[in-house]
Amino acid sequence: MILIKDKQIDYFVTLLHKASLKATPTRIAVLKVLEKEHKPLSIAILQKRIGEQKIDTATVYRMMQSFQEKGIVRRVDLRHTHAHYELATRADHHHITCERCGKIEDIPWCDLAPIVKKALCQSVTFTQITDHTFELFGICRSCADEE
Amino acid sequence: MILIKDKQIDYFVTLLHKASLKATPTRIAVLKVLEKEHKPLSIAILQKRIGEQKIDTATVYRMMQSFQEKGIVRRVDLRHTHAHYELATRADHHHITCERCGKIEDIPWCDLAPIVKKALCQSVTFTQITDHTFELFGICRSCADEE
DNA sequence: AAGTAATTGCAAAAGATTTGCATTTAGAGT
DNA sequence: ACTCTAAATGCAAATCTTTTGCAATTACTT
Repeated sequence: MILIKDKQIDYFVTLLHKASLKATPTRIAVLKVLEKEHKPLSIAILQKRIGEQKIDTATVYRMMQSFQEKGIVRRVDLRHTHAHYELATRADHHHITCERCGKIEDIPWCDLAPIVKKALCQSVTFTQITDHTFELFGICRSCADEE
Repeated sequence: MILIKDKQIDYFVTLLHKASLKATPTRIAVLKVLEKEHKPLSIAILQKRIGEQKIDTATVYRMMQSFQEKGIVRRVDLRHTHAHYELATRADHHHITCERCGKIEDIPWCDLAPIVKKALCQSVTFTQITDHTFELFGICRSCADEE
């Protein structure tokens, strides 16, 4: 019997093992969705997108927590009442969210390094900066047209 | 009888009236706390700080919502499980939050205008940007020393 | 192939935020 | 000052988001 290897799955398995996490089917499925959707997803949407193989909500929450600690996902605050998560394998980048319809557009770059550096230099209390958030909010073309 | 006018209260009353909001004692008390604490506060802390005159939680939530709509307060996401609010009368600025102890330091400036502009120019979907968030996270000196 | 610690599902709890409704109150108009 | 009305408040209950305890399952090490 010939086993056809799936490059993507291999990659996820390695990713998980490097992070000292077990490569379970559930986790692979979640990573696949995150990879495919390519944008910040809420826990609820994530759970829906998995499709057939139902995953308990608590499991997804725990997974996002461990993934975040290991740097596999990034938590994004889009001013909704709940958190969003996206794969952290991509380069640092940010988003513009439409205040009306919630549409998200990627900003595929991050020019914040000098600003972060300046903030650290001027800070009295902080010796290191480990992370930052930067999100834009606006009105998208189609929502603007609706008036 | 001589009434000693309170400049601060006068200011808050005007602020509220300009926003077409009634100047109730509750609202004045909340604004006083926000002014005094001078940093982003959670609903729970806000409620505690009011002291004597107890305010219902629902009232504070509704108040923050209307204040935000009128531009009196700004909502800040500090990666806690709940929102924080601060007076928006101050110039645009940001914060560094300690990932260990939650201490907040002000960054009293905002250099993001050119970056926001660049993002809007490059955007395909968005015609205007109305707001942005920028938060830093790090480890403060005293938490770093604890090791 | 067996053993163990990590992972999962389920149920329940805890925490954050919103809503409906009856009551009170600030501020406009008289 | 007095009246009136829409806005604001308190209370209770509902809803939504996230966390936790525990027993059963499973990936991976030896």
